[in-house]
Amino acid sequence: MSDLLERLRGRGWRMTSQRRVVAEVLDGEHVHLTADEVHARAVRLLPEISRATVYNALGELVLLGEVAEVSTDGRAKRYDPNARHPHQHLVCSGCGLIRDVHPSGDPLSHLPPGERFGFTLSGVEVTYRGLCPSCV
Amino acid sequence: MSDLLERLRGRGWRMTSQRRVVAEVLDGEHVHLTADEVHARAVRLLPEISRATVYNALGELVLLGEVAEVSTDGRAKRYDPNARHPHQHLVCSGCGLIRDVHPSGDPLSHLPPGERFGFTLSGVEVTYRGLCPSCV
DNA sequence: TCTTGACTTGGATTGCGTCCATCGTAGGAT
DNA sequence: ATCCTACGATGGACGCAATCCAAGTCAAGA
Repeated sequence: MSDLLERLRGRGWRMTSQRRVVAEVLDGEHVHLTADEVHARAVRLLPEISRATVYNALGELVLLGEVAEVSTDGRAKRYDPNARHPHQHLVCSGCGLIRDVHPSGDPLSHLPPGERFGFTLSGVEVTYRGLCPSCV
Repeated sequence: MSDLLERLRGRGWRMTSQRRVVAEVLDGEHVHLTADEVHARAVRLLPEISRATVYNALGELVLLGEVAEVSTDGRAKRYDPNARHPHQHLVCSGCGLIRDVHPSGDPLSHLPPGERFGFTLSGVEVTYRGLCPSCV
């Protein structure tokens, strides 16, 4: 377990048993869970936790920058606990498998000044698509 | 008006009055409409057209490669009639404005071999985020 | 220990999209 | 020009993901 809980406490996040289990579910994981999957795992640790609470906690973790929202398939959003380490995603068009990847260079730098239209850039999301080895 | 209707006919797309108005709505536009917005505009040209038909036609245009699906906000998908010209998107975090942009170089080439995990890459989507001039 | 404002609950509600049985029609065949 | 029939359109029901809300509960500072 990392120091996610410590960081949250230190930032004044009011700690409840529900928020603790949501954070714990995400902390150990290196996968990309949907809100329902997070809820299912949280229920194992705290049977009475509600869906709404899981949504609330996830939304706050996103605002705090501890978790990233990933929507790669137009269906349920997924939650990526690796938000503190910048990365992009590689998604299998066959089975939906998601891998964290690290492109070379800074993706932001590839948008020429003439293509910025006066915007103040704050970030960039890159989704590579393809077929994983199992899907040929 | 471009030759979208001609291309569709040439590819054996059965032409109905409903499909024609959906194609016409998209053809003149350089914006990124939701399915509901496409339906609203189609209704002006053909009052009795149904939402299901608009969804069907949009789905087929996507499969034909004439229109691209864009989901930049986790809400309704948007339909981009500029699919035949490769491009990426720049999205304003304030007002949701979407602009087509053209990064330098091929985004696919920025994923090193060691980060491809045996995938056969087929494409990449890049979404730049920032604030447009109106949103400061 | 007390107090209070923040958090949780779960059922209702919304938003977006899909499904399906039935009706209508485009376009080839005659 | 007319007929056929397979493909498309219809719209209401349905499903999933997510949010809302009013009432109950509780963490943490005083």
